[in-house]
Amino acid sequence: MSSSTFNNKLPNLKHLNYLLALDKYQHFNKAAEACFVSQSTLSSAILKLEQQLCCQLLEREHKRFIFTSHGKQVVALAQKLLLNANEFTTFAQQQGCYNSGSVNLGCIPTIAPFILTDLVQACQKDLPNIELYLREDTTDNLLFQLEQGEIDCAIVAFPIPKNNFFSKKLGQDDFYIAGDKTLVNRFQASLDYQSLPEKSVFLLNEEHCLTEHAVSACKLADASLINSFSASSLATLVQMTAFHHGVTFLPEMAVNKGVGKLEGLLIEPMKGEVYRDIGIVWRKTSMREATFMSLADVVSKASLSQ
Amino acid sequence: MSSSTFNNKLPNLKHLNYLLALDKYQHFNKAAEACFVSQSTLSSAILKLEQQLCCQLLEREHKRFIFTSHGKQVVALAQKLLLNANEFTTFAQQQGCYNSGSVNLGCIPTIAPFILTDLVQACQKDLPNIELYLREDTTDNLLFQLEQGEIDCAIVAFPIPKNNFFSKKLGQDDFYIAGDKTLVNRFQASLDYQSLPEKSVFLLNEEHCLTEHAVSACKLADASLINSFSASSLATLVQMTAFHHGVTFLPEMAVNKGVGKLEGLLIEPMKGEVYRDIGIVWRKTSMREATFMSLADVVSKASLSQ
DNA sequence: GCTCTTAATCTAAAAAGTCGATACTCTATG
DNA sequence: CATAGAGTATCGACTTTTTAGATTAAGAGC
Repeated sequence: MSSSTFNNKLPNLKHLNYLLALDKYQHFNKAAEACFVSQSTLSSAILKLEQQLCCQLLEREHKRFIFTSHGKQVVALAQKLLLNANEFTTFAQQQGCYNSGSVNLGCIPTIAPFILTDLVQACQKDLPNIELYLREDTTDNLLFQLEQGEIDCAIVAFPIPKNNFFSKKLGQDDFYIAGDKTLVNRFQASLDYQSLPEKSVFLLNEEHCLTEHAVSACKLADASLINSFSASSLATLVQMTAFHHGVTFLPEMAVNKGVGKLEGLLIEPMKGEVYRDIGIVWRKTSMREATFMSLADVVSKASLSQ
Repeated sequence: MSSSTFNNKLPNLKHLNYLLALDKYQHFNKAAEACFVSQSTLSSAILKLEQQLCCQLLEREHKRFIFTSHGKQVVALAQKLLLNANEFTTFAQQQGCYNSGSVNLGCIPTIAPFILTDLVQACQKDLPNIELYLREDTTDNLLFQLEQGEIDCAIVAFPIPKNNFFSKKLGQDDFYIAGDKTLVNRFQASLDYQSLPEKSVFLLNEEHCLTEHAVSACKLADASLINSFSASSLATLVQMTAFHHGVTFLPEMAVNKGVGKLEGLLIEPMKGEVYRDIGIVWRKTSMREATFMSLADVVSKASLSQ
């Protein structure tokens, strides 16, 4: 049923409240007093209701009145309706508060598995009034969803392809080189990609921003080194790298969570300033910056080195 | 929770409708058109809602807007609320119609068992839009409940002790004499109560108006004839009358339904104009006279001789 | 730069809601 | 039988809310 099919005369909820008071006190003056309005106001409100609803709620006898049986049923329904309305306003208002309400948080797949458990726990502890809903997707998809309002904010790796958002850096995620012991040692000694065989560098497929960031941060210029196989998850990537005796780049948060702990796989921090930035983004038009900042704090403390 | 605890700002339901339209069309002009109001009206209504609910429903960007995630939740709740409100008005309005709505009908115990089955069936057939609720009680109690609005009308035997009601005669219910064959025959031959032994007349207890009406209609003046045992139901009365070889008076509607068909009990119509009037009463202030008249017709046709 | 689209804003008018005073009528009381 | 008291309806003035129409402002597309 569409909204336009509601063609009934909708009653004024305030007036329904008057009706309930009248039912409760069975007395116009007392009911009016309880509603902080004058008796005439309450009287005409009831008349108005009867007129709008085209029904008789009271039987009047100049000095006394009684509710019709229909009136009583209407009162009962009005009670339900007002309870519902009250829940509605309570819900709507609660959300206005600082650090409360639901937050739809997006996160890219090369971050999500390594921070979300900690984040959820820390959030329950530090931001108990926030209901966190999580969604994992690629940066591009997340930014699109963010624009559409399908999510409220997203944790991504910088830089991001669009800049029509506000963002805050959460921390720095250093890259590690992981792979065949010989190859890794050779590279670490020389810091020269020419020490690696052709097609020995394994990466995630291109929809993952980690690939681009790793290539860029690690200054991997020679495309011929990159193996055409591209994994769609870090777990697969590590497996394939080990199996084919190649090398790959892993972010610290993955290494910390044990990704890459595999027979015959050597993991070493990249030398020099080789990292990706992790940050949170939200729409410029959002009014919940303060809440997102709190969330950012929680993430930083729980999962990231500064 | 009392009505006065609803101190939240209650939203204007019409404005919630505008909000739903905006959600549906995602466009102020189209939504306004669908609501048959101007764009400025819809725009300011949404602003007003946000202000009243102290929350942000939309994120605006001068030419476009999106719903906040909170706004979406509010829309969902508003939808529920409006559905509820619509049910409310639909219910309230339906009742205004002629021959529809619920009718709380009272009936005295010396009538109820003999007409209600027929009445309910006839009502379902002839007045299908009336929801009939039945209550059995004594005349005094019914009239009190009628005054209080706990019932809408009542079927009683005339005369009644109060006359501040409107009423309509439904029919005439002749009295029968029932009892020990010898006593009944002796009385019918002489029409003289002196033909009956002392304490041989059994009656219902005094809260039943049948007692008074029978005594009055049958012109039973001599109290010494009346047995001090008084039954509280016609079934008991008949049993006791038979057991003690006495006599009693039964209304025709009871006789027709087989009350008094008992071994050794003779039932004969009283001679002369000996009857009680059956009628329906309602408050003078009630506006549903037409409906009660229809109900009266149904009762008359279904159960009573004119 | 120009036009088109779209939502917000401003102003005036209409509608709805409210109050205080008063009218009306029933009940109680002497 | 008159009178006072109580309780609800009604009236007119006033306030608040809602509305429409014109205008403004800010992108988007050409």
